[in-house]
Amino acid sequence: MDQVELFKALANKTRLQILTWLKDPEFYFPDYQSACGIDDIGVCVGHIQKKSGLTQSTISAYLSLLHRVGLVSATRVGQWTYYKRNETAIAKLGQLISSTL
Amino acid sequence: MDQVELFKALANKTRLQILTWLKDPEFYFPDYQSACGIDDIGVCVGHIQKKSGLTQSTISAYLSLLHRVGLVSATRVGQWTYYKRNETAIAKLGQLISSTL
DNA sequence: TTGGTATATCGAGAAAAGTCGATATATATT
DNA sequence: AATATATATCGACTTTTCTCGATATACCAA
Repeated sequence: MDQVELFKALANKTRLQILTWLKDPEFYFPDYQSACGIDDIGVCVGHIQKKSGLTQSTISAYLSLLHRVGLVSATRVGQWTYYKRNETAIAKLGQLISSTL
Repeated sequence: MDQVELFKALANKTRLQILTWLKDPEFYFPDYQSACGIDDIGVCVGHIQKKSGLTQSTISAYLSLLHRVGLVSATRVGQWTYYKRNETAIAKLGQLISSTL
């Protein structure tokens, strides 16, 4: 876990919003539901993109970045990729900051 | 407290190091001591600059940034400015991340 | 296999951050 | 007042980040 890369990932308004939205998908994405019927698999790129107002390519890259640093997990199901918070990693980050910072 | 600005301030190797060094000045700056004789007032810009290897202007700006976002406090004594961790703010950040992130 | 939809990647331009040397300001000393 | 030291600010250049449109890839349906 590279602390600097983690903080860089968090140093962006949209990426922070995405992490907030993924905390409570049913609240933040009330109109959508997982196309594959599996619950708790996360939210697909398109829904996040529409809510963000940024372009598809930007959001795809942002999610890929959040995934690279381990803050979210990604699951491909058919043509959709579902992104979901990695609560373990996020909790560890909180501890990391509380203890080492 | 703007979260994004906070994370930006932390998204830099040197600034993270400075925060670490200020956690234990006697350990990280064994050769130096506060010129004004007051203990626990912090470490002056010059000492931090020498340890960092970067230029005076860069470190001055970094410390000013850390101060602006509230992570350190600054005390001017004569021609020196002493910077010191703001433990309250840092602890709050840990909580902020653990609770809202 | 052809076309449609979802996501990822590429290339580019604009904006921000990193970093420096030079200079300005503040303070202390003589 | 003149000089010396510590810190802050300025201007410039380089590198990184933000963001987009265009294109490529993956998958599905007919």
